[in-house]
Amino acid sequence: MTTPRWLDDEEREAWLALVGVVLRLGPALDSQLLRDAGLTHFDYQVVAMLSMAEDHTLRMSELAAQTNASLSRLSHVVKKLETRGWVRRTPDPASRRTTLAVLTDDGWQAVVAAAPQHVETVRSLVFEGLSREQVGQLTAIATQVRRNIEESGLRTLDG
Amino acid sequence: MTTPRWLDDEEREAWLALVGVVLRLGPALDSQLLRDAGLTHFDYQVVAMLSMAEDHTLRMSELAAQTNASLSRLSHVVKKLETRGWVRRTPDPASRRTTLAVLTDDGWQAVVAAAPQHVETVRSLVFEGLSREQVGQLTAIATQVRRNIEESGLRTLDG
DNA sequence: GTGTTTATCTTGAAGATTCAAGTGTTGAAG
DNA sequence: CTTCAACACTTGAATCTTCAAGATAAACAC
Repeated sequence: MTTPRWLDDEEREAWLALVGVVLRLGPALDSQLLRDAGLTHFDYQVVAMLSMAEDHTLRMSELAAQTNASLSRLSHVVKKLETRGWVRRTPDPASRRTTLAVLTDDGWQAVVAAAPQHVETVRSLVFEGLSREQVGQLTAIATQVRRNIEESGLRTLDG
Repeated sequence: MTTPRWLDDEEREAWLALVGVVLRLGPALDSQLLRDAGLTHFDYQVVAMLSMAEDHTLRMSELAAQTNASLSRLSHVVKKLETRGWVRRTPDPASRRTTLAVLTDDGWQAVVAAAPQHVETVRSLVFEGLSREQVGQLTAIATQVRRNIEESGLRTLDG
């Protein structure tokens, strides 16, 4: 291993701030959603993505990609949501090796009920105090970091 | 509940990009550290914070704050690291209700061994492709978001 | 065609995190 | 100097996530 270039002061400051956000944002979102709607942020993402999809339906692998999750994680959570009656799985008529996840009416009602408070929470946790310019900067930075992660070859999804 | 202000296109784009980073960065860091050093990113943070502290020692509550963790989470993880011989807990002579966590020599060796690759990983996952200007923007944005989370009153640490 | 690899998904066990409750300790109120 | 509340943890059970393995199904090699 070659000698690493250590982070300089500015990089370290940015890194610590980012880690703080990464470790605190998830729990904060979970906390609000569990309290007000009985679902985790990841549960919410699953049903929200389905609610925006054509026919409220997505292939499992597509849903995993859109929710930034491993197929394994998604499979377990969809099973849970299925027992709750919010999602239903059916074989894909187009291909026998893919499975479709479909949002039920109850699932749709759950998203509709949870969305307003969740959006307010996102607004107050993330966008409060940020200028319009900073919103654009955030998009550019986060998009670049996401690309870096994807190109790194480190596991971020599959298991 | 008042009618929420939905996110506009720019906000939604920033939000999706940020969620992608939040959900993928942790697993990517864990992946590299587990492969190369046998510890999770959170394990690493614990020993790294201790390694930078005076006498390699911190009170549990202080360590929890610095690692963005609940006391409960920290307590479980320190117990694990203790069985591995990297950390040791001792009563605080200054106050009978606080506990000190101390990094052992083995723990120090583990940090020193893991740090170079970890820093390279952080560099390639986060800073690669970001301009100097963007590093400063990231600090400002992440710091503001962290403040928002702390002021929200939603649980992000304790359990 | 047959065998091999790749893709999609599921499962169960192991490990990690949270949640709720419990143990002492300290400080504050009266 | 009691009582009561707040603080600093710890613990065990429930839940969530990952990891490794396995089940089909399609694609590919020959």
